[in-house]
Amino acid sequence: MRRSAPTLTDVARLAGVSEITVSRVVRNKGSIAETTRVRVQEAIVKLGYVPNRAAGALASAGAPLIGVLLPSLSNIVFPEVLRGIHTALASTGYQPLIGVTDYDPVKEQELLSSLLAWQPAAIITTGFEHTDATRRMLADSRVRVAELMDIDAEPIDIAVGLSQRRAGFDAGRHLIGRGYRRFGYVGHDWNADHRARLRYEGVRAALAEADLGLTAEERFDGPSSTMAGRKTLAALLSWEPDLDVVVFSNDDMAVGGFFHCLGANISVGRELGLFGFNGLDIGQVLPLPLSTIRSHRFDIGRIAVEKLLESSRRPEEKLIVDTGYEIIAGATA
Amino acid sequence: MRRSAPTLTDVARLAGVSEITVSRVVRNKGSIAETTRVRVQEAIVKLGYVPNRAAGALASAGAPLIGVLLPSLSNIVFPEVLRGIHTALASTGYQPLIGVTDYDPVKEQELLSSLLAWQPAAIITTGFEHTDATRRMLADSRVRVAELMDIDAEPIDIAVGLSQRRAGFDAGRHLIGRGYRRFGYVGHDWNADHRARLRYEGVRAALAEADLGLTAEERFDGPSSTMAGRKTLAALLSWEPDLDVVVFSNDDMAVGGFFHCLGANISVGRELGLFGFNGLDIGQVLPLPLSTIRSHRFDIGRIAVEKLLESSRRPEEKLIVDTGYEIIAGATA
DNA sequence: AGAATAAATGGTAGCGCTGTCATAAAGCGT
DNA sequence: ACGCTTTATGACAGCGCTACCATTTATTCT
Repeated sequence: MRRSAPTLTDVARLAGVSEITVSRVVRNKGSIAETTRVRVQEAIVKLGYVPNRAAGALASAGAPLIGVLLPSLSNIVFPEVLRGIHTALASTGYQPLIGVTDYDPVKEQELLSSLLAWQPAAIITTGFEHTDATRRMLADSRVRVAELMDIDAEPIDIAVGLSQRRAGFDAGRHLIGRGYRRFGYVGHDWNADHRARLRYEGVRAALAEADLGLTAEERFDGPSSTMAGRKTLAALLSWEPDLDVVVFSNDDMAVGGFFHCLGANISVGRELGLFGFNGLDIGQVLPLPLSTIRSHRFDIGRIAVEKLLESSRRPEEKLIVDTGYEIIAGATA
Repeated sequence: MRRSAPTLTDVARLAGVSEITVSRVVRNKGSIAETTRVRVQEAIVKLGYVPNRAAGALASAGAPLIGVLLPSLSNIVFPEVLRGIHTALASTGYQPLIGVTDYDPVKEQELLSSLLAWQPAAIITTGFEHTDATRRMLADSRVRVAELMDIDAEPIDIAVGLSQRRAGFDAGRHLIGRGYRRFGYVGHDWNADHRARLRYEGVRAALAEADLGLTAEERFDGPSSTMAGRKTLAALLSWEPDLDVVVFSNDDMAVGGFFHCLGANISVGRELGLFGFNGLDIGQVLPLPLSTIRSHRFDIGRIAVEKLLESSRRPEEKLIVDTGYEIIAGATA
């Protein structure tokens, strides 16, 4: 039971070299003779030395951390983005420092401020909706910044995602092409989820282009969930039973709609089409695979990290990476 | 565009006090006259001062961080635990530093070592399966440690969760009580998911007690998923169609099984019982709510944090918090 | 060979903050 | 009014590391 953890100095003494040499070996930086490296590494193992990152961060004015701000962990989409981030980070020595904003820009701002206090190498956040103070902090600090999921606005530094609006538009077109005319929409609280709103607007635009409109729509006042989708579709159909197809704000909602139809004996696909968004596994395992749009959440996280770490300084040009999407024809619409 | 971020010294100068006074105001520690506090706070706002946590961590030999090691983010259970952790942490000034182990004790060990390099206040990890080196590191460092999900072994410091084995046992008893006799089991790779194995053993113990056994069982070679559940149940039934009830390793798998039955026109609940584990939302939104066991994932995360932060030093007594579970009768078994 | 370059190592000065100890001022009971 | 406690503030060292420069020795080139 030693009195305190060994430091660089201890290792240096044991290996008979200077502290800075040990530091170089640990960080694998600068040129070191092979024999020295081995000797130092042995000393490190012998002492069980673990570098103190706080000291390193202080001395070098920067920590091997990536701040990650996610709106929610309840929506499976964001854990998947996080998984992509993690995967890309795994081999780099950087670690993610997570904050959850609950879709609240003010919370985002507070979390950002406490993330920046660590002097991270980069910040990953979601969407383009930030407070002025958030924008200012991000501008003042020189960290790299990635804004994920949407690409329909000018990013601060990097944007990685897909055009939410265009995805909605293409969904609308696709369904019109399949012969649907009487459209319903089932959504959730879009003050929180701005991207769901963009997709909605895309759908409407496609309908307008074909001289159509939404026959009926209903929005659940709360976050999206399977239960919300189920209940809200039931409500929508109760006052407007005569619909061809219902577009949902996402797959969770659509799967709930599917369950409603099962219970209410509505033949999905023949009587009523259902269309989601995201391409979640759960939708594709239903007895009828859900018609939806696949977004590449995992890749969004992964690519964001890769791009961020390419350079430690913001390039002149803002970068927008379109990860695209595909319509999954499925069997429900 | 100032040359560098303002420091304590800048704030102190502007407010006309010493650095330590500013530090005290920032940390809300020690006694400060109200007028001074206000003056300092004004200076902080004026300069947009953000404390440098690396410096703080170095000076005080400890960071306001909680290291969190999760086996996976793909399994919705762990994002929910993380949500609980986050919720409890929200008001405390601590932040979670996340690592994902992919159910690999060696990866856990590596991640632990890089988490400890930050001198976090506590470490949260999962289960009791650790490498010797992991145990040693945890023992040598004096951080608080919580091991989540299971409570059937001696924890290093704190364990929060439920008896996985007992949950399996009770599930078995419950089903026997409902009159089932010909049991099937559908599982996934339990080298990775040790807890699924414990539940399985619990079920077998209950069956043995009633002089019963598993009529058939099949394990999917990979992580649990809805698709795996669907396929594996199909496989199981193809060579042993004559079962009363199938116990699944968890709800994901069971929901997949439910979908198989829908497609194969098997009347769930009458012809064949299905039983899961976890009590996920998705199971409860099915046309027939899934019979399963509710685990309190969110609470496990939340309580772990609350207990960890009660004291910064490990108490004499190891603490085991049983968050319990409830059988959800449901309609599928 | 001599000059120029590269490789290998070290000395030193902080990075920005907090712990520790010291001190001054204010309240307080008798 | 006197000692005694409480409240409010400051001086200063140092946490463990890395950036920056300097130095020494080996290598290469003309």
